[in-house]
Amino acid sequence: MIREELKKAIKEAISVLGFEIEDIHLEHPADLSYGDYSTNVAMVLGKVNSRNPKELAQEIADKISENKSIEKVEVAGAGFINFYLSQEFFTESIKEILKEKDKWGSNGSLKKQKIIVEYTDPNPFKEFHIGHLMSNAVGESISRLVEFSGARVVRANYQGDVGLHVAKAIFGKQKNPEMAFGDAYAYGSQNYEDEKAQIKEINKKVYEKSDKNINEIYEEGRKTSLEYFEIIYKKLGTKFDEYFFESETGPKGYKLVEENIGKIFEESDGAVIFKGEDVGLHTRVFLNSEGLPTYEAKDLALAKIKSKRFDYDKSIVITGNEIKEYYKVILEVMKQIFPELAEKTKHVPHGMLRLPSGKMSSRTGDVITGESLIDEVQARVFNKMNDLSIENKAQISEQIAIGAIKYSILKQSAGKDIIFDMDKSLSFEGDSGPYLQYSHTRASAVLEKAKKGKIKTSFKTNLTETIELEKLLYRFRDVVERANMEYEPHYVTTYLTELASAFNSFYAKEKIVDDSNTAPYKVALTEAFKITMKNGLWLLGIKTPERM
RNA sequence: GCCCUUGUAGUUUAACGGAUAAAACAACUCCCUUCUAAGGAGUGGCUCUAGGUUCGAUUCCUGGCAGGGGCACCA
Repeated sequence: MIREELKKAIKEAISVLGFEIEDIHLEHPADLSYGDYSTNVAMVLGKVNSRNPKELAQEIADKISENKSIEKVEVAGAGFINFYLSQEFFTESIKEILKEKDKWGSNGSLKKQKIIVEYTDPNPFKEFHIGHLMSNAVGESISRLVEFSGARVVRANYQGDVGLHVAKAIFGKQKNPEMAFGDAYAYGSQNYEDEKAQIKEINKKVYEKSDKNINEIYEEGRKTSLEYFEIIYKKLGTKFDEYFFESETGPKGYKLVEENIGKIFEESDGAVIFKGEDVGLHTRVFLNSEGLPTYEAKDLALAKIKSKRFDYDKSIVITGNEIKEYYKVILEVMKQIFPELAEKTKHVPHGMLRLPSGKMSSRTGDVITGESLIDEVQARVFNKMNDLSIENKAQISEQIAIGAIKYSILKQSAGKDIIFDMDKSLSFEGDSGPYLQYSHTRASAVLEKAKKGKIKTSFKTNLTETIELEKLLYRFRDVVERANMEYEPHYVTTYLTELASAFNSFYAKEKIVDDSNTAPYKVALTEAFKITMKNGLWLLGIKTPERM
């Protein structure tokens, strides 16, 4: 790999000069005119050894011999050493991309590891809202990044099929049998203060399964919700391997807490709590005063159940960041009860999807459901497609709609909130999912034409200069690795947008398929672009239609 | 009140302590007889504030201001 090669060369040059450095920082300069890779080692070394960084940089650069991959090494700015890669290197990369195809960009950094990723986590009886869409987009992409890095992934979905929200929904349904469960939940929530006793009674009966009427409503609601969720997962392109339910984690959690009363938990006001304040965290209730396990107890049990079933090397849990402080408490308790699991657990919080009017709340019924958003966007896409004679319009418009939505979620760093505005947040132009999909279909059309014209690909360039597209393609591997390590899909999004822009410039400037002698190489470039874009979009969970 | 988090063009966002802070949208100009104009080329415009650390700070630290989240029986 070129990155390692360069690091090695730098290290050698430094050691010839009698210096040593632990970590060699190597980056892609923001501006291509500064070369393909750049290092700041001379500035770091210059400081420690009180040497002029520019002079030192020059000395190091002189010791690095040029080879077939490195065209030239230059010193610039305050003491940067910039590496310019050779045309031969770029051409070799194109060749490699065409050879690796679907595997291009993957790496083995997580080889042989088993990793369980939990995400989406909607609750039966409640709406699947756009917040779940966000969790799904982030979680699916992280799953794919991890998978592309060689791990075996278990996609998990954890759902609250018992608990107070269920009782609220059942209460609402009892009062208003004609209501849908989402509305019944909102009704129950709004009347919770006045009907507390009754709703709590229902909650208890759900746990005990002691009331026939309640059981019936419960079973119907659970089934309806879960079936409905499956339709959405299918649209979104997620296939879960495992489902966990609170009805399962509840009893187990209860036991876990009970066993540790006096050791980790203590009783207080009739409830069983963990005193987080002692370690700078919030104090939280694990068993409420009615003796029922709260979400905290259930989450604790969930970790145990997951590990029993899968014996994972790592467990990634993706949730909204409103749960951040809460999860620190869970991790602290885990550390005390099963330290080895706490060690393997990684919480990845993502930002909240908020409306310009404020926070969305399913308690008040002020939500945009995932389905209505997808439908709305799809309708707009469909409209735009009107004059084109394309088959499978329904299917393609869905793929584009999902692409637009996922892109708008994955384009920024995962922790940040999105203020969601239908008109502003979802664009089909510029910086958008459809932009990437569109550039991919363009490449497809070109390749189709090349095939008809019987133009063979060639790795001999006749272009007069190295173009931006060539300089960007090989970087995909670096990007994937970084996105995977930091659990940040947005690196992929940003990169793909840059790549698509380079391809579109190329496309506008050059006629790719003609009978000139440059055509075969340009076709190879186009194919390399198509492969990279396709693999990259796959990592984002975005489909790539051949026509649009 | 305490804890966490965010503050970058008019707007939505990038920038792994480095170079002239980068894109998109919006505004204004151009470009379809061409492989898909959901495209391309161009113009103007930005680091909340006061200090500190550093050769170098949008990035790290401290204070202020402004948003958001969390803080005992919801999930």
